[in-house]
Amino acid sequence: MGAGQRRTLVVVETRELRYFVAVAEESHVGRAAERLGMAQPPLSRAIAALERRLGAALFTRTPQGMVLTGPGETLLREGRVALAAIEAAERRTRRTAASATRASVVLTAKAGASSEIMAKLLDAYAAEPDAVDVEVVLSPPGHQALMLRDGRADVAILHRPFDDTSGFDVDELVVEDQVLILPAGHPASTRESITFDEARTLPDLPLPRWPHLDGTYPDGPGPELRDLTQVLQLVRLGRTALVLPESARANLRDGLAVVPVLDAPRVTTVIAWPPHSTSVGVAGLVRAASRL
Amino acid sequence: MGAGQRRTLVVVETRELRYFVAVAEESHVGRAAERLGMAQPPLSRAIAALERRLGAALFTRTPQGMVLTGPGETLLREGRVALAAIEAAERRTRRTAASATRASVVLTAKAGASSEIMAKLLDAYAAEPDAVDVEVVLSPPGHQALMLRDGRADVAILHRPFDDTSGFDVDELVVEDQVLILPAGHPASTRESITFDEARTLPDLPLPRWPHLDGTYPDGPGPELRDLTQVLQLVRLGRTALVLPESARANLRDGLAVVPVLDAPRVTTVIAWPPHSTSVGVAGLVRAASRL
DNA sequence: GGAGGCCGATACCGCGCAGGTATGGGTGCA
DNA sequence: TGCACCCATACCTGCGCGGTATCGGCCTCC
Repeated sequence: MGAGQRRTLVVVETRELRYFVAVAEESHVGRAAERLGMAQPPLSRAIAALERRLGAALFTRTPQGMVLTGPGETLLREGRVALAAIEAAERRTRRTAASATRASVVLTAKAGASSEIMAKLLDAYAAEPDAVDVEVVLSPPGHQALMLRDGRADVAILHRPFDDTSGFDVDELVVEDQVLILPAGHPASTRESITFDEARTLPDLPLPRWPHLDGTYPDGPGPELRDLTQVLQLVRLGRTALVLPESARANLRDGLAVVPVLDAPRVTTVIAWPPHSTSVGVAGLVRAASRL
Repeated sequence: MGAGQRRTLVVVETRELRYFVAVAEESHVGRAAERLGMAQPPLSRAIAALERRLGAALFTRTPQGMVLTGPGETLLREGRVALAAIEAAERRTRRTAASATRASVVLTAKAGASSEIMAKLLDAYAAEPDAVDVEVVLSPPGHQALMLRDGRADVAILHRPFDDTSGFDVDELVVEDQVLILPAGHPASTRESITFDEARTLPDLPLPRWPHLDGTYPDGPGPELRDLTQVLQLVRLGRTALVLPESARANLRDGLAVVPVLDAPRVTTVIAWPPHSTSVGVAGLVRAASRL
């Protein structure tokens, strides 16, 4: 008896997990099979086998397709985490192998945000004697945490409460209030402060729509938010208004007014990294960040 | 183009990961094969295939066996996390299926510690109107976090800095100083306080040895710590001394003296649970804990 | 009410690959 | 130098994954 007598048997292969997630996301075996580049029958069988092995019905079959059961919901949520973990393991292994030649670290941040912080951080870190190359990857809002989870990035600049930092080690960098940015001449632009509800219901100034994680946009009146400077231009034109962390003030030009939003959640900018990271680059960046 | 065009291909199957971990832990293909219940050649081939697919040498072959390379270390660390995640996904799926009949929640804690807290917590939770059954699993020191990671438990009572809480959501319950517990008549028993170094080097009072995670014990002079009351008996007999959180005072009987240890790390008792848990039982326990 | 369309499930088949046995090649040690 | 102990290679076999063809249930729409 060494150290491995207990064995509740990990029987699920990653291939099966991928199949399951695909079917769950499509709610449709045929479409899922197409997405996976395979035929429908083997996929049906694989799902059935998985259900048999887990001893749980993962889907209820309806004439319209497959709908998740309770256990299915659980497996979808946990299975995505597990798949991301495997993906991360692969990627980090490959990167460790590659970095044998030249160490480097991948930092991800939201495009066009926190540029102040980023510049200071990168400068501070670059000044360290044993600094490695930092590859900065700007990605669409909300994708930073995902990239950290699946190993595409080693460190990330995240913003609570918008980003989900659970499962990461974090250091807080800045805490900010949020402000409403609106056209200079607007009636509300002279107010001392405003509530979020008021800001959201300003006549003729619908807030822009932020994209979902998959790149689609919710329905609504406001413009689709793609590029921050473009949207600021729209604000100047009196077409929309914007709620942003107050550090955004630094980048504003004329034609815009700023009003503090009293009840908006405070935004905390954090630097986040996967627990147990052994990268010297990550450690150095975090150290540099904590000295900012 | 829906939401799944990028695909850096998750190619590693859990079977391969299990194989790799086994070989890495044994540093020996033959022994690993035995442990896995298979022959040596297929295992050799599987490892080679994995290395080829990852494009990285995971081991260097020596006449004495297999030793991990840098990328191998990475894959071992990350792979263990990934395997635990898959195991957790399976177990929680099975449990969700089972709990369709009667909801329950598994709470794990260190045997014989925090009993005060535990009792209060369970009482407080049981008093709630929609409380579900709580299955309490006492496990050896250090195993609580593992059980939480691989899904054997839904909530855990952990102790920082001893337990690794990274990756979990936590609520702090108590912060305590630590005290030295020694025989009543001992010369040091009348001191106002003591340092950890002094406590560790008391003549004729070697501190007990705590088991590793695999159940083995480090070499050294002190007794092997198995059962707390047994060790306390040894303390009474003047054979050992013990550093414990001060809440342990409540359980002490005669024949023992207590001296505060000045520079020992403060112990924080926390309740921890996996992020994104959807269990109503977990939510209830956490709520109850925060009201203690 | 029956025909057709759209589901997923089943039947059947072939091939690839995981896993087995036997053996080779390299290294350290008596 | 021979042996013991590693891991790798060669070769074979059987299982299971994935393919095509088809079935059975349900809804829709003439």
